[in-house]
Amino acid sequence: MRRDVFQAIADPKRREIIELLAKEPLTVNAIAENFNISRPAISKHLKILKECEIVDFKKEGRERFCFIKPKNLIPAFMWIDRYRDLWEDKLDSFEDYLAKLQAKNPSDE
Amino acid sequence: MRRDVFQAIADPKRREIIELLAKEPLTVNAIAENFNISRPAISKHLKILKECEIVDFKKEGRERFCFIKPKNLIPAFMWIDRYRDLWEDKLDSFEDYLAKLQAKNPSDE
DNA sequence: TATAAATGTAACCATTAGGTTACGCAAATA
DNA sequence: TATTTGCGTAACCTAATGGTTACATTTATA
Repeated sequence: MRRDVFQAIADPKRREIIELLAKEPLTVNAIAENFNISRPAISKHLKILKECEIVDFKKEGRERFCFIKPKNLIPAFMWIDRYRDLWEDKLDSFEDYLAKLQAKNPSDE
Repeated sequence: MRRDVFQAIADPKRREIIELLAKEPLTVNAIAENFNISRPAISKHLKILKECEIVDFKKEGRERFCFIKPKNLIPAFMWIDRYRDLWEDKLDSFEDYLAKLQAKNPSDE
């Protein structure tokens, strides 16, 4: 199974988890509260994120705090960023496009 | 099945296809020559990329030219870009990190 | 010490992914 | 006109995804 950043961010729930952890470290249950899927399902997503080295854990008593390792998102950023020139070439107005996109879809989801 | 940019770039072969098409439009066979999987497999990837609206086609005779629609990579870029601040906060030297990363892994793969 | 809380894991299921080979069909060519 | 070329698609396979429920384990608490 592929275990890289692109795999990590392929699933919308995993992206949401990343967004949550970008704000602050959270326990597994605290993460699960934000979703309507079972806690074991969250555990599975966390396991994949761990294998992709996007999150890591720190055990405190019976709790397990999850935190993000943001630098490991960089390869994905770098890959996509190579196409920035391409967009800028092809779009009449990149800025306008972004503005419209954000206006239409503020949460990017 | 999910059909969004993140799904499109989740597979390494599809990323390679995007890289090829970023340089120039290519026929299906021309794309397939770059891989060691069967042509139908390439067709499947192209179908997914089409559904994700990352590539489109233009038929010319019996050939089918594939071209990239780079602006549709923007949502992925925007999502990832939000974590740029996070990296910059957490890394001692962002520039050094990138330099090391590229030195270690020049093709980003 | 008995119990509740926080969590991982196993077993299971349906669907999708990613590949294959075999075949069909339209367009170009001999 | 017969054949090759450039594809798409169908049928099939195996493995991975993403979810579930049931249970085990460790740690805190009553």
